[in-house]
Amino acid sequence: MPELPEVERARALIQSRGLRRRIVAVDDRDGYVCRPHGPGEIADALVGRELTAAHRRGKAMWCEASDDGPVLGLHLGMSGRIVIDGVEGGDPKPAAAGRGWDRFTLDFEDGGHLTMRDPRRLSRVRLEPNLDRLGPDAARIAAGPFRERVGRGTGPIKARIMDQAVIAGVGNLLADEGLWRARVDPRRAAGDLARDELDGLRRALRAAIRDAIAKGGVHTGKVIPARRRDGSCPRCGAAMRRATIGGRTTWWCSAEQQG
DNA sequence: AGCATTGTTTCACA
DNA sequence: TTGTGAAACAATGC
Repeated sequence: MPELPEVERARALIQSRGLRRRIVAVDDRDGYVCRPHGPGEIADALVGRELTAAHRRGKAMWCEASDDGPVLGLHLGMSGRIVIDGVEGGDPKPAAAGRGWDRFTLDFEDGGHLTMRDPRRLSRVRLEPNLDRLGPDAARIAAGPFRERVGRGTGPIKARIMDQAVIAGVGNLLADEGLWRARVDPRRAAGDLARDELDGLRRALRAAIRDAIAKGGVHTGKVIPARRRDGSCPRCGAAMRRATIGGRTTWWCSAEQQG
């Protein structure tokens, strides 16, 4: 269930358990997850090397490796998780294993493994991933750049913060959570938000991200359980409203988030 | 059976 | 240029 917090947990897992282990074999046979690389191409680039660092911007992750070869890009997509030696990153709920959901695997010399486990196969593994179209990370962007990038345009604010080229890392659930915390109507035009509203939204998003990383993922958010029919606002009890905004199902408080 | 789904990319179109 | 909506991708769960 990867948005920025899950990806950060996966990155931390790789950093703590996946580095400095010699890669002796690579299973890159899933041509969809590894596209456009051909079978064996990623293996040839990685065998004999060791991962030396794990980085993240938004929902994109990449690993440096020893001996000056290409960088390994990992994107969890809609349902991907990183598993190392049976330990999962990203989500506290253990994924059902051993159902043929392991789409990409590094075998280490010490007998351990790093695996991309993904039921739906929308995750991606790439050499030298292109990150040019990714905006600043949503967890790290400063107030000034946030106001400048987010507070413009005629489209709805929710679509704006989910645009990975504007800021990187906010997905559908995190967007609803942040807008709810900031008491901002998701339908409002991004360019209409006042300076203090933009500052408040930035703080709300950062707090939501921080909490989600600590608790285990975006689904631990305060308003997430209210995103259902007959749901009510956890703060004021008013009915939650639902609509499609920015192409995604959106829920917000009918009383606190309007105008 | 039918609908929805946490992500990304592409395309037609206004 | 900016934005929108839909479709496609693959597969699962309710």
